[in-house]
Amino acid sequence: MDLNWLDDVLVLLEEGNMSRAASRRHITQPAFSRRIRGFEGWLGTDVLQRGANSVDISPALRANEVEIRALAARIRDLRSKIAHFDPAGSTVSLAAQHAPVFSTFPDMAVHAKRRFPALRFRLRPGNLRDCVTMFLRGDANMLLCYESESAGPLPFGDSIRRVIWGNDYLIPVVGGALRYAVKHDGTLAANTPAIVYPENSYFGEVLNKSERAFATQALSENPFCETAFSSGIKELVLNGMGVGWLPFSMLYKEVESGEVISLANHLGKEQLKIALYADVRDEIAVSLLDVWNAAHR
Amino acid sequence: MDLNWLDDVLVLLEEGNMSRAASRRHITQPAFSRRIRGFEGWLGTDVLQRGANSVDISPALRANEVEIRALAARIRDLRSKIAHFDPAGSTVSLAAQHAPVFSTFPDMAVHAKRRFPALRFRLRPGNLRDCVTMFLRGDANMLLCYESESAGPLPFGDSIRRVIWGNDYLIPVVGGALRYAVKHDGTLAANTPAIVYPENSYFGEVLNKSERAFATQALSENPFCETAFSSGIKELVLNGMGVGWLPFSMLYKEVESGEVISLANHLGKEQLKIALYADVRDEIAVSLLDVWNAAHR
DNA sequence: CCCTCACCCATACAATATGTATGAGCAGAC
DNA sequence: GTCTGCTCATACATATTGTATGGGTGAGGG
Repeated sequence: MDLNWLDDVLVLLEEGNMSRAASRRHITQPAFSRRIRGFEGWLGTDVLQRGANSVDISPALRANEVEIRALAARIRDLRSKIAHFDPAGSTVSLAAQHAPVFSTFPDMAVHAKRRFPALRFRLRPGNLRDCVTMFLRGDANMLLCYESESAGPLPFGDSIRRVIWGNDYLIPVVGGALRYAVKHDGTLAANTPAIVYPENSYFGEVLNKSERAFATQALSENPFCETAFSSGIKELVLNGMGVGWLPFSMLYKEVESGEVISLANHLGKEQLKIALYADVRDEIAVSLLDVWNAAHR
Repeated sequence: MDLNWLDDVLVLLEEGNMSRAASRRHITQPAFSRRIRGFEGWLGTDVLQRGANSVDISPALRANEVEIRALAARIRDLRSKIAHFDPAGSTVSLAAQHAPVFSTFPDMAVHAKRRFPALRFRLRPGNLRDCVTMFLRGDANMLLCYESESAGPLPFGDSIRRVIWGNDYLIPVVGGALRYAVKHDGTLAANTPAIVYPENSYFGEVLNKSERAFATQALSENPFCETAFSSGIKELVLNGMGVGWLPFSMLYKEVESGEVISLANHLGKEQLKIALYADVRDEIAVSLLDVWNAAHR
């Protein structure tokens, strides 16, 4: 039960040797060997490259040593938390894509604070997948994210409630010296450097689907930097490192001031909704959805 | 092994009834009951308040349902990660705290591009712990982060090389309407709202150690929002939601324009270094360290 | 080149853990 | 008052996991 297999694997990683690991675990080597085989059965893959009288630990297992340690620590924390339980405080944890944190959360925070003056927030930023994972796992009470018009709402079950806060759109922009590379007709050389989204990121998928130029590695002749971190993309764009696709709400001020130039007229734009999700069983979260829903009627 | 006990507990939480939970787990009710007793033995405390013919789940267990789900999910993730391990590609993956991405990475990117014109980057933003974890795990080739003067270099082994790119410092700032709440002598009411760092975040630890007012929940009378996401803090500060501590490099423009007011004269500032780390065995990463080291002599 | 040592796995059997079947006791609903 | 569904205890069956033993292998040292 509990930590056995995690401890087994950690000890194996430390010793690099079944016999010594078995000794550390206070069982015989054949018993330890059988445990590790059981672990491999559960994984569906081997973690040891076995010689006739030696074993090598696979890179996959070695690369995950930190994670395994973290898991073991977390399970110990869980035990402690249950054993020394103290009723929780009144903080709402919000998993949010980076971009909506900029444009929407301050306004939302104002509305929330009016209704629940003592309410506190914990912002958990991340890419969409990480945010959805945090939310579904219960690491966050609510989820704040963009939705493209083509994809529609996230496919949650009936126990998850959804509210729309507003609209936004993704536009291609350039800044710094690259502004002067834009031709009079609004076009740009195809080999202009681009700051691109990973194809498995949310914006990457949305823009790939619409085949937007400069959006991902596949759609760019010169993808200089790849990151899902839209704030970082904004900085690189402002510094003239390349073309980037960003939510308009993140840089409307810079567009207004001329610090960046929108290429939407030529390269198009991608419509987005800003959505909030919460579990219907979470009373505080549902109350907040109500507050934010009312604020946008 | 593995998830059994976590799944047992989750099913019990869902059903609230040993017999139904046992059925869900495809064992008989006495076997299930014995498992839960085993779990209680491991915890060292009971998680059920037992009646003659019913059980009530303890608040301690119920309050931790989210954490137990998260653990179960994380163990599944671990399994998947080990089973589908893929060595890193030919792009340099850089784990970076959010803040240095703004101030330093564009300059660094220029220098890197001069030396290796075809080089590509993958930015992996996160808090310091997550970045260190990514780096040590091999999910990132390099680590870009702040170091406080009091803490010094991260305690890596001999196989990790370190280079300093530059200096920065954390300052307390206000924006929006809160600028007018600052008194003539530069002080602010102690119950002014604050956007605070988690105490286990990097900046949280640095600022806690120096006991900087408004920096963490412990050091604030009115901690309105807690997040480790410095870009988000900046947005909230700009919107006047509260006092925030931020690296000067992130908002020197706004300080110059008056959009935010620095309270460093009264509340102090925290000196930081900007450091880069790479594994000595990673040739491309070490070459980049050389490039960046040379750029700052 | 040979021997020794340490290592890993297979196998058989022992010990322990965990399952089922059954029944007692209890409390709520009708 | 009776019935139903629930929980726990107990006895026994089955599965899991431990030890003991031995075979095979390869590296290192003489």
